[in-house]
Amino acid sequence: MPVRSESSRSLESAAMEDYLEQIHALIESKGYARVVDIAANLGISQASVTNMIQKLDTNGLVIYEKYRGTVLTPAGEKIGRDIRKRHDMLTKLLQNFGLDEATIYADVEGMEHHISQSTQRALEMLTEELENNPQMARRIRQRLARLRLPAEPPLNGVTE
Amino acid sequence: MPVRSESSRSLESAAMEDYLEQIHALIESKGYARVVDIAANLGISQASVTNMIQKLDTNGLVIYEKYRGTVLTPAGEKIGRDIRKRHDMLTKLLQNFGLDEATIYADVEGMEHHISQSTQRALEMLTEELENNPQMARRIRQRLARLRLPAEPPLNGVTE
DNA sequence: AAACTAAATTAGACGCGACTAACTCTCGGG
DNA sequence: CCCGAGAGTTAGTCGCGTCTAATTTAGTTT
Repeated sequence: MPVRSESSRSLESAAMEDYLEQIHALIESKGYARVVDIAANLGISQASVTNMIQKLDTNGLVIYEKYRGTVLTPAGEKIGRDIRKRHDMLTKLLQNFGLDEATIYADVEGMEHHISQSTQRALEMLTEELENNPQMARRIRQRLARLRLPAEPPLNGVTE
Repeated sequence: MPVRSESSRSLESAAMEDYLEQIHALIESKGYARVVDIAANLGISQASVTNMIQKLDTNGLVIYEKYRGTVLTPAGEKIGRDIRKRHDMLTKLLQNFGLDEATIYADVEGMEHHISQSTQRALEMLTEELENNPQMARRIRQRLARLRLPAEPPLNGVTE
């Protein structure tokens, strides 16, 4: 589907963004990003990682030297950092609602590639406002809890 | 990337969901879904539509008869309806922040395939609470507006 | 009823991002 | 110093979702 507007950083696919996010995280935590670690963290084969790294190099997002390490260019680093920021922002937002961590993680993973700058800023502020208004988040959590209870067994019987 | 949890209705790709959403919308508004209309609305070629419809038939989501129309099965209709619901929910949520319509549309289009049931419910309630609390949305809009103004020219000069 | 036109379909191709299998390189221990 | 294990790479394939070009069908129009 084409369309897009301001939302379009489009030259980078969701897959490329995932790699850059991961490489960025590894460099931050370990000081370097090895193929084997990227592969493990992303749950894919090493061959796929090498492939993509070569493509990222072609696109000027990393600097790649065969059998040597991989380094982010400023452009690549910006993308990695931005995606991480979106990731953290969405996670924080969703954590207000008492959802289970696996669900939050999966949804964030899916959504983080599809959020424009403007929407990101809006949701950041929403998250802040929500934190200044704990009773709103509380009410939502309660309403959600109530939503699931109807399926529970009526509390009167032998639980064994 | 694997993972997924409750978020996984995974047997249907994002593309398939887009088609089902579109077919559902066309059937609702016109009573039938023609290949040429689906193609136009999705911005892709008719050949691609025929292809995908055959695949959707194989997967039991539509009933396809060559050169005749296409009809949703109950399973397909459910998916189409659900996606539409997520679409509308996300749109409503984002409309609170004064973003421009094209941005909202693009972001929603991207996000709607990546939201679990639980997250959807949570965001629905958030949207409701936001509507009961217009001053919160107002404050966010104002803060966003303020965020952009710093780039404006200082209001003292010749505007021509 | 024949012809024309618009819709639908088929055939064949492509790019992306993943895979496996086979190889090549690097580097630390002996 | 060399050599083996583990890291990295290459080659070749696959499925998905798209495309264009060519073909077939259906539904007017006359």
